[in-house]
Amino acid sequence: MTEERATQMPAPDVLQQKWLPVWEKLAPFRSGDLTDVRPKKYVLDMFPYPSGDLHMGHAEAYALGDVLARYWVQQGFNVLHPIGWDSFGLPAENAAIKRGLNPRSWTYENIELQRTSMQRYACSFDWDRVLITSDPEYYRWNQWLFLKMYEKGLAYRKASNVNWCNSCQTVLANEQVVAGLCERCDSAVSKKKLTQWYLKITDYAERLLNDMQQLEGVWPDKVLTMQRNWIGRSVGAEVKFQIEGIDEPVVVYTTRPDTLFGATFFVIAADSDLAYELAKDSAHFSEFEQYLEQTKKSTEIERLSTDRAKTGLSLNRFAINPVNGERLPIYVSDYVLADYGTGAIMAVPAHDQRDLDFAKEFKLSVIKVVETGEDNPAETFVATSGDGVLINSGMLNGLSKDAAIAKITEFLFEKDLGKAAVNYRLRDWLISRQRYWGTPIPIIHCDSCGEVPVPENQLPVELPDPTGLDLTPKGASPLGAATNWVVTKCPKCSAPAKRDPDTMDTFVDSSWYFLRYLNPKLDSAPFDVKLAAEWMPVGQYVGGVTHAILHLLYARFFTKVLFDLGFVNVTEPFSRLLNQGMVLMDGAAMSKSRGNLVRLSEELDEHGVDAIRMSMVFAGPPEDDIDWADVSPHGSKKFLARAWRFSKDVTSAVGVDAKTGDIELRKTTHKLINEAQQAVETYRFNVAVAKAMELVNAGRKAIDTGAGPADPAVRECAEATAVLVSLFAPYTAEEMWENLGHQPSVARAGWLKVEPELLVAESIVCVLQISGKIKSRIEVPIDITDIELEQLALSDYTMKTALAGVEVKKVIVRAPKLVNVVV
RNA sequence: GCCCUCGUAGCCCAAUGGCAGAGGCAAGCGGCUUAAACCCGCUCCAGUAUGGGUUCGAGUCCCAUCGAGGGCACCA
Repeated sequence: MTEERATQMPAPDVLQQKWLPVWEKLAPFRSGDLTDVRPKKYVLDMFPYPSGDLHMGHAEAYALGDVLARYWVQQGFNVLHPIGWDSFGLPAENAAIKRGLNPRSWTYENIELQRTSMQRYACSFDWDRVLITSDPEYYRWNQWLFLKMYEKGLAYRKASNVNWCNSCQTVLANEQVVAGLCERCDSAVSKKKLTQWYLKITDYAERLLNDMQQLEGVWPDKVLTMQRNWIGRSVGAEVKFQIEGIDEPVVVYTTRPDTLFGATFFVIAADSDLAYELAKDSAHFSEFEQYLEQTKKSTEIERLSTDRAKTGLSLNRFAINPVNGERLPIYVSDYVLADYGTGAIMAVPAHDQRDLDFAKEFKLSVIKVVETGEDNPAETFVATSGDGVLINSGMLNGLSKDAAIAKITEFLFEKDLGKAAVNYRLRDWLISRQRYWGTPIPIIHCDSCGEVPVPENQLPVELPDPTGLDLTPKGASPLGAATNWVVTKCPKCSAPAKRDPDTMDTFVDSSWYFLRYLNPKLDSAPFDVKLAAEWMPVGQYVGGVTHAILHLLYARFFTKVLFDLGFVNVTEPFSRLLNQGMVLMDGAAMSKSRGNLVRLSEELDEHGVDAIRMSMVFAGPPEDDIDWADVSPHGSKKFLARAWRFSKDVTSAVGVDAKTGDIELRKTTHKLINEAQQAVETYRFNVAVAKAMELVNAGRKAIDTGAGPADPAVRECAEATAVLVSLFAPYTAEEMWENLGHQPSVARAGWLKVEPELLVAESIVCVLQISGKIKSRIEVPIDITDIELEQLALSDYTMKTALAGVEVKKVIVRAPKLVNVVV
């Protein structure tokens, strides 16, 4: 009984008590030593929201990030692998309101909880670099960067119809509206005309698009596609239309200038300024106002539903088609968007389904100008959008679509009636929020001076104590009620003035945090420009695909702005991106209400950190979702115990020369380590784990029935295994390393240097085929020539018999692996 | 509706166009044990969703169909 115990791996809680203090003391992942000569590599995990303790999703993400971080350390790199907390934002604030607590204390308690869990989970973070975005030392620099953008005209305020979440009582960025619903609370989003702060991301649309070429192949295609869709570049033309009774022409944007002769009416977005101007003096003004009211009230969901009949209102006014002088009746409608293009369109019902739907509703004429060979849209009410021959189009008749676009664009330009134009779906980024728990916008509103930036030396503008403030969402920022805080002096004229009461979208915080990690305590600048030059770009970013658009687009935008400001010398922040999948249970996302929640802490208590980490990594490719029902932590545990016993059974002394060991085992070890290396570098971590299992199997066999426990090759195999295992199971690996007589930590032991000469076998089994069917196998030297191999193959007994009397058409030889005789 | 990805053993998953199995789970048999669990050893299991095509040779490349997942969808 006691004997058995001695050969058992210690229990998980014993391992924790033993190793956590050792790791804290040795800090194997400290990366800030200026004299460190190792080459640098920046591995970054997306930082968490402190909304409670870590859950299964965190466990997977951090296990995967750790494989990469620990791997590169073993390969001799100085790896920067930091962690922090994205601690501002609505979840924290809502939770705080619900529990009647200060968002601050609630947030920081959760941070401590998560920090402890991460340490227990053996995350290889550099704990010297922790940052917390709700610290004034951090958000001060949000404000500083905001002011830099303000100086450049990249931060500005405008009145516009914005997305409004009635439940969160705040505005939302376009990116936070998903299918017409609020990303956070899933309630319907409506429009509200408000004056808000924006960042001019549209100035960077072209660069955000073009620079994706650098990311091709190193970011998941899926993410690149989503970003391209989001930016939504389109090419077309702007066309000037005169409106009867108005001097200034109205410009419309179209991607189909070739169909200009087919325009039969004209539509203006109901909520645009132009619509108001035109309706103002008309007899239809009250109807217009009614329609406008209705438009604004309708939620995004209703507006987007495609099966809804088109609505609108005739203004009884006319636009003149510049190419043929036709009078086009002007309508207002909500199917035209005020903030895309110019908010007005020429309607070509024959070749645009939306226009056709509207024409059908209002009995407007349909003129076909592109003959595509399909049925007439005027009869079928199915618009044709493909290529064809232009008809009914004057000078364009007979041309193809592309030729017509080129010709008409040139014509319009020459006559000063329009020009080629590019448009983007991307809108400017709305960053002001009417909530407390965020970065105050560093602007002071003065009656005589207007918007005045807070002077740099007065930063940070700290959040006031929330005691006594009503944080419940009311549609206006709670900060507005903090009189002592709001009322201040104008920095310019010293007159009484008011602080801007809004706070910033938390995506501002996460748009540059990767730079702050380089020196999170720096108090003279947001980040150290010199360190940025050394460490950037992030070599490996790991996080969920949920941030495919929002966070990654914003971070790319900020990086380009910082590049333009001369603060960084890279234009893209993240050179490689890995999106991990989700952890599911029985095919569905885990949730308490669904009753399929698996608690991380319970799993860790039951199976230990190592078994859980290994299960996460081994379950499948990292991008795939893991179904916890398919995962066997018990299996992982068994393997780890086996690996541990392997290390325990090695009897040779530390430092024996592996070269004197069993050559076959050495070959196996080097081959497997080489394969594991390839697997890790191509994100096939599950395969790398399988290689570790093979190593243990090989080692076990060598000890029991082969070279024996004292053979130096067995030690080499065990040590290489310990290092490989350290990527997935740090505690077990540390024990193995100790069993093998080494000082901690195995984390810095170093990857086995693969000897190329051990990778090449002297002989190999060659497959002999007849017409693609395997007939025989022969063992041949690795360096056999094609000619030699062919002769050998044809003289093989089985082959000879099989080929007797048949005509050989061709012999394919792929030395040394295969010969195929075609008959 | 449009675009992308993926269908391999009972299950999770491997396989530079060249022997379908690396590894694991589950199952079965044997050993250890008073017994059970643990542990150790061995074994079983698919011709790769379907139908065509390219090739000396296809899980891998191409086309179509079916199925699953994801993205986009009044952006003129």
